[in-house]
Amino acid sequence: MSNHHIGKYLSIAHRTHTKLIDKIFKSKFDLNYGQVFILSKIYENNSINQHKLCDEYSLDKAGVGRILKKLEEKNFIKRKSDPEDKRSKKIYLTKKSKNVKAMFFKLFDKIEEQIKKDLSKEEIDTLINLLKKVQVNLDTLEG
Amino acid sequence: MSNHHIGKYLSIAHRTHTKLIDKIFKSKFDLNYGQVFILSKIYENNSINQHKLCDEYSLDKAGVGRILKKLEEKNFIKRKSDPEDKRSKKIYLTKKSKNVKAMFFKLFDKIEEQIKKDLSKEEIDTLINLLKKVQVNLDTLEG
DNA sequence: ATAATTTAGTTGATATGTCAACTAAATTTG
DNA sequence: CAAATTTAGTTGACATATCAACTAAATTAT
Repeated sequence: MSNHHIGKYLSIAHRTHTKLIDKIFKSKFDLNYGQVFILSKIYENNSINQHKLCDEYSLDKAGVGRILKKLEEKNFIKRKSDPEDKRSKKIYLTKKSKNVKAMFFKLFDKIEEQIKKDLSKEEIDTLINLLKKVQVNLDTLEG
Repeated sequence: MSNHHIGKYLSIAHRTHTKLIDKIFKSKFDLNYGQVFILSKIYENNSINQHKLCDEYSLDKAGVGRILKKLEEKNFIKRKSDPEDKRSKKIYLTKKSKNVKAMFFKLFDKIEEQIKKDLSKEEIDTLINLLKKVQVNLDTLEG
């Protein structure tokens, strides 16, 4: 089996995950995959700025900027220019997002539990380590 | 570490892979990630039809249809209505794509080798099995 | 046989994700 | 200190991915 294409399974697992989050969070919060992940990080780290979010998820700044714009339109966050570095924008939770935090993580953790349902702790660590290895391998191939 | 979010690593690894394929295949073939995966399957399975491709990668038929349209515009494939089932379209390689097949797989396999660079056969099997498990877990959660 | 349902594929709408070009602010360098 | 470079973020262009609504053909049920 080791001649199979890892990329294929990576892609399918990722999209299955995306679709489930989209489906579950759409009805309760009108949020989709990218918005959910970004918001979860802001919950953990109030007043984070945009480029830190890009680093966190290896995401392009243009995409992150647009997701934040959506989150702002939906009134989950506010962005304010950082007085100490006027290039930078800091991101803050709103009353609305603070109010739904517990419910948000209830769903978020439920999905994460489901992913890991029949995996042992060792398997989870193995999976994450192998995914990290794959990522490093890909990062080090010169095009 | 087992309290970490698998989804995050899944997403990062997937996008790192996507970006690398985009970069490498753009210059030599003017193909991107989705086109590369779809074309690789058509190489393996000349005269496949669209819904089989959707099944293969768990992709939405709309997306697959548009990728095939691109591949047809770029003259890598042709689509013909199946006389035995006029709803279905069968996909065929063109002279152009047949000519570049060896070169295509040289690159394709190079990337796959790179993904697996420092993984043992056991680790590769483990990774694929864990990714499949994760996918099944996600598929079985009702929204 | 005809009506109802399912299947294969397309199109429109909307969001993500990337790249490139851009603005503006901060930092480095000479 | 002034010029050059880097950094943070935005915008436009373009392809993917999904969903929903649609057409047309095939299948099934009555």
